[in-house]
Amino acid sequence: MERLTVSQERVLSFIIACQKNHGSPPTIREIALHFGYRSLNNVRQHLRLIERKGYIRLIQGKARGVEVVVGLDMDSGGRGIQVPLVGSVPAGKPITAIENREDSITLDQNLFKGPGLFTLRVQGESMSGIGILDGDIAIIRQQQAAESGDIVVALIDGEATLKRYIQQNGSIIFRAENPGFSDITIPADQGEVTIAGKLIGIIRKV
Amino acid sequence: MERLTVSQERVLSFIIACQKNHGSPPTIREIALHFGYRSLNNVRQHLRLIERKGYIRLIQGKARGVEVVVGLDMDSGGRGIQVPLVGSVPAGKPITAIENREDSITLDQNLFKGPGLFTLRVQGESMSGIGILDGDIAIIRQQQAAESGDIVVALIDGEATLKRYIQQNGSIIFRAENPGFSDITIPADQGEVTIAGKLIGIIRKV
DNA sequence: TTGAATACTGTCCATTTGTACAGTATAATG
DNA sequence: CATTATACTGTACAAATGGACAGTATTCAA
Repeated sequence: MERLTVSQERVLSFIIACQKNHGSPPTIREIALHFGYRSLNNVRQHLRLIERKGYIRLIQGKARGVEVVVGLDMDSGGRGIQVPLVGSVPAGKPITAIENREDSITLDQNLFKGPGLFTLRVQGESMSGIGILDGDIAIIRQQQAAESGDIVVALIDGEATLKRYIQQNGSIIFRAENPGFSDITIPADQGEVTIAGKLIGIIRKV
Repeated sequence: MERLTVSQERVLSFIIACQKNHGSPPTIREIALHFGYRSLNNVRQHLRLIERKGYIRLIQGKARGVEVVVGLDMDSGGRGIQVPLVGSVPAGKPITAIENREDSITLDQNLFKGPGLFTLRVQGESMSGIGILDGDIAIIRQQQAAESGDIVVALIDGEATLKRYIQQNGSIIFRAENPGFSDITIPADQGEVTIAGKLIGIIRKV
């Protein structure tokens, strides 16, 4: 994991201290006040960089919308990483802005390394051909681009679906791994293809 | 301490759950949304009463300004549970005594509750018909008995295999969920059937 | 019956808070 | 030297949020 700068580390440890002491992370203004920063954007910049390095997750538009993903002291007992379980993925918005987070799930961080992980409950049997069943929890790494053959979370008609992503002479095909479902083909000229992330694992409770 | 009403207790436990899952308490609107209340004032009323009974403290004017003073039961453990990943399952010995543990894996303890959990790497395609593939990590709860229909880790000829356990007029059938594999039938009189545990989940890394 | 406590709906407003935009400064790097 | 990443200042705005006011309904006990 990429290392934090001194300033960034100070900010992160203040966030962690706030959570310990008050049960909730600080606002941007509270951080600025604590360090004597006169600019909010300075704090935002720090938060963005800390997020990009995978230590925290920013939730767009929410008050105190920062979740600490990885503490400073590392291992700290659990070898687990907490990732959000989202109910659905609305189009357009980045994953970090998803409102309807139901819960969070602990993953083994040796198995699934961050940042940008989230989980999604699989609906339907469209991927049953490769052993992904209705009700499974899909583990997704957030990314916009994908390679042909990847299983991705695609936003089609504003709805999030798990499909195999295939590039074929310019067109893009979203293929369900189930004979009962047909391909969704996006012609080469038609631009709008949104990918929310790539499947990197699943969890099933039987 | 004065007791909470049913509605108040529901609200408080939601607040605690939010703090556990997201690291910050919910806003009034998030509480209202979660319970389907159409009035914010209703939630505020609840919060005021919960505060007056001493369970929480409200910080005026601050977003997510609620501190939980006293939890409902506060198990407060880490949300991860570590369970061994065993390479093979020798007959006779209890799982806790297994020598050849390769590694340990962190599970979400909300999803998979102990005790007696261990994990096993699935070898072969014998259960691919129900979405359990070669290389998957099977999550097993240690138990000797099983009900007909359970997926179990059975010790057959000293080898651990994942099979569906079926009781049929006295006989026991271990069935692979794959047309290419045939049943293993243990006649009624032949006693020696050892079950190491029951499948309660899987994890796959793609 | 009366009254108090609880459980709600609905609307409006002021504050808190996140976010965007427009900059400056410094250090490291090629 | 130009470029990039980081570390800041300062202003403005829209959304999120808490808080107040005005009600209604139900339960429960006096």
